[in-house]
Amino acid sequence: MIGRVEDSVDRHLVRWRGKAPYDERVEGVVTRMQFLVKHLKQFKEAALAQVGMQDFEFETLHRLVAAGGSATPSKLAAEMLLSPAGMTGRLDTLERSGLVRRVRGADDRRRVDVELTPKGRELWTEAMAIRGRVESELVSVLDAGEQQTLDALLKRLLVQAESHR
Amino acid sequence: MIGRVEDSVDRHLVRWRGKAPYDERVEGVVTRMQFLVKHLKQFKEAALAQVGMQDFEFETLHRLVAAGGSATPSKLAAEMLLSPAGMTGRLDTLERSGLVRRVRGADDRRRVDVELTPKGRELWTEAMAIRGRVESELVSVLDAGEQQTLDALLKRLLVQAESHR
DNA sequence: CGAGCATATTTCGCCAGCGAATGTTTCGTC
DNA sequence: GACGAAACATTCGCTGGCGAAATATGCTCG
Repeated sequence: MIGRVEDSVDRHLVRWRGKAPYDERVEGVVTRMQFLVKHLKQFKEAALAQVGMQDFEFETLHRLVAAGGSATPSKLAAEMLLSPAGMTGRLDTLERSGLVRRVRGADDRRRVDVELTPKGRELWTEAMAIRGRVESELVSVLDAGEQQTLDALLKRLLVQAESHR
Repeated sequence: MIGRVEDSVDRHLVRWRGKAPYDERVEGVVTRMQFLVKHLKQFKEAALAQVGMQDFEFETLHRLVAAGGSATPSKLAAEMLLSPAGMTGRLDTLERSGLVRRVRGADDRRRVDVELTPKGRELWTEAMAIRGRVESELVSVLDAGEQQTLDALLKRLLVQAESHR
């Protein structure tokens, strides 16, 4: 390893040296991403509890705001890599909390439009600051140039992943 | 953006330009990691279905092999960022499938030793090749140097995340 | 030596998400 | 213009994971 500092994945990898036909670099990259995502999820959940919201609720509101305040469930589901059934569940809880409203499409009555309520937008704004703080705290250990490098590399992987479907 | 190729996160980000007080780079990094992990999970689940195994079963066996063939549930849970209760559930299904065996610790009878069965080791070996192939296919769009750069950056983030606890 | 405190695991009730099946509405085609 | 196929959302049954409480064992100290 390069530096003297170790993370849990280093400790995991050294146990494997020579034990299996096995690309250490690939394992490292994959495992670290998995752990980072899991840690982020836990940090954000703890932070968002301050405003009585759950991570998945915020993410859904967030996508909805990005879409201009309204979108169809299937579109949201696809964007968030979620099954349609899962999205129905999310929307149920959001609607029950009054953060979101469902409206049958006037033109095509198979569709449903999901709209952000004023209360939903308000809570999203609050949560926005919280989430930004948590994510920044993590990513800011890298300087601007390093962040850009990291982002570019991740993007190339994601392009590959998304082309595979 | 640097290249002309776009991924879904690019498309997401451009909608946000100027709309919120919001670090685009941080959002990019975080969202791409989340999506990559989710994609990986889906790819691996599809691939592992060939040997009738689920992703979480493989990961558990994997950690168990790394630990030398046996470990305690709480140790495994901690290593995998899982709650003790969750680990009990995993071990239940693994034991039911005969891939793993639980043995009460002889010295300290509060403890349980989880041991890999021969069948478990055999199936792990099979799955190993499959998983390696899927992960490599993704990560190999980067050359060796790029992989190393990526790994080093991820590691610095993970060190930060793990120190936060 | 026994009462309480600590440790390790499991049980219990709950929740989010998935795949498959269902009910509607719309479209394409003959 | 009617009928089969496709598009959308939802319901249903199931599963993995979580937090809190329960259980069982070990340790410590008066």
